Amino acid sequence: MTKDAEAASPSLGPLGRAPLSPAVEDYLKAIYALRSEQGAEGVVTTQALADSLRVAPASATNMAKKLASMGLAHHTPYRGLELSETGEKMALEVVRHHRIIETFLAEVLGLSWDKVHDEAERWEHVLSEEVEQLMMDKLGHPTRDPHGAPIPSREGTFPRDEGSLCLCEAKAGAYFIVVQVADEDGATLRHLESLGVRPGSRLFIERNEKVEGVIHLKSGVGDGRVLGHAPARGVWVRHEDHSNTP
Amino acid sequence: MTKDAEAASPSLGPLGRAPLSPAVEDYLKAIYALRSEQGAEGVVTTQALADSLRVAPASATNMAKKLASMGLAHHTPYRGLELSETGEKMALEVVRHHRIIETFLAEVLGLSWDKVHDEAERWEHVLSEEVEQLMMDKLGHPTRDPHGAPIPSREGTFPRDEGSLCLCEAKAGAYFIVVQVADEDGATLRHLESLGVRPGSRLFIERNEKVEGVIHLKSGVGDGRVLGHAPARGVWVRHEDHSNTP
DNA sequence: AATCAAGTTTAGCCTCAACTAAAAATGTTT
DNA sequence: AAACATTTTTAGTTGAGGCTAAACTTGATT
Ligand SMILES: [Mn+2]
Ligand SMILES: [Mn+2]
Ligand SMILES: [Mn+2]
Ligand SMILES: [Mn+2]
Repeated sequence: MTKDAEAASPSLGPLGRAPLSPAVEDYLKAIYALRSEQGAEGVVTTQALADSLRVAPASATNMAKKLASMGLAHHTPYRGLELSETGEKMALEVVRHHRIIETFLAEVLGLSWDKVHDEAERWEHVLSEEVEQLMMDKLGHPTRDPHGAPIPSREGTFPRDEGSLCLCEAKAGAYFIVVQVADEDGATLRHLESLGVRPGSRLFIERNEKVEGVIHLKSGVGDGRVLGHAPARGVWVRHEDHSNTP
Repeated sequence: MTKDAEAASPSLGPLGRAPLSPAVEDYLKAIYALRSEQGAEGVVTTQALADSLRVAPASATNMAKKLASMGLAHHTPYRGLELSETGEKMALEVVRHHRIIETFLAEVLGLSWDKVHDEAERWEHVLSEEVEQLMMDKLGHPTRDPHGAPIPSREGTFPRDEGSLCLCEAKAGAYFIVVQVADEDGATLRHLESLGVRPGSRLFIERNEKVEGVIHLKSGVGDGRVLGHAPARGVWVRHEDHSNTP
């Protein structure tokens, strides 16, 4: 006889797990993103979660307990929380959805890169696995979204950007290639675009003094331009001659 | 001085109206559909609504009062409810979303016509007006969805199918063109497809006796086939020589 | 060791959209 | 006119996911 866990509830997903609510999915994604930002070290505090999701700290604590009870995260009271193995798997599934949708909106529908994030933020919760697959086929299985973020495989693996650093820390007098750009703020994206800063762009850093809070750079577009450290914090670059230049 | 109702809340939609919840949108759509089914006459009962949405009657009554309080419907207790002018406008907007999404899923992504409905049922609540427009552009502004249902214009107008009748009432010995097929039940759609019954199909009715509960018909596909009255109830046809045959 | 600020959790409340069970209205049949 | 079955509404509950205000931990500072 076979395990018939599938027959237990009529509303189980295609893989036997109950579908997660949009709120749960957003929390998982946020935990995953915050841990990544911190360089994969340590746990995520409820405070950081609350800030990230623009929610009261108490709400984050509530959800932390819920995630723990669902086996999606480990919660040490007053310390923080960390995704469980299945929690990370689910988080990556949401991230995958999000990035495939962003790419699809940009490539197939021509939606500008500063608008795809907000739309994907909602679509990610309603996309079936089958349509996800169809989107991927249509797109030719890209590995990065319009902001340069890697699209996790269905198994949850994706290339780490090893040698990348924040644009704010790029030393002057050298060329850098833009790897990835933070996608949450549309206004910043529109500004970066006007400066010619997008994934793949080649930048020459003319000047970058921390005290000035400003980076002087040259891209293909126009002549020298100036960018504040705040928006630069969302831009990751790598040294031009790190490996692949064909 | 001008009405500054817009400044009242930060979370108003692009047109000054607050966004409707998925539940409200589904109720509006159901009311609209039920009234259409009845031939545009009379009001919709809470019972019919409850059946249609698979919800307890009390839930439908609750929502009826809510819709009335929002000015989207008129509710006469113990009698039924009817969409207001703005309610109908909003209902048509949801229907437009739904049918554009269905068409997009079928045409652009190649999702089969028996699966597009369920997916669209969820997407319709998260689609922005801008992306709706981009989908329409990509599709070349079709007027019907994959099941033959007309796509309302942004203004809420669409062609009425005047001379159409239910396949169950098609008289034997004549040719009919399939106009539209009910899209809710995937299994029925798959069966109809195997019979060659889809919008635009030309059918010859060989025999149709009510007592038998069965229709004998011929389509382009295979030779004579038989269809029960139950699935036939979801198929609308028109006489072949009613106007346009090029 | 005691105090204090910052961060976290608890307690209690709210809205939405569902539910069940009981009460009320309606329309039909005697 | 009265009784009855059906439909609809009311009343009270539930669960998810927010909120505020108060209480509690924690780690740093006196
Ligand atoms: Mn989201
Ligand atoms: Mn992105
Ligand atoms: Mn829906
Ligand atoms: Mn349809």
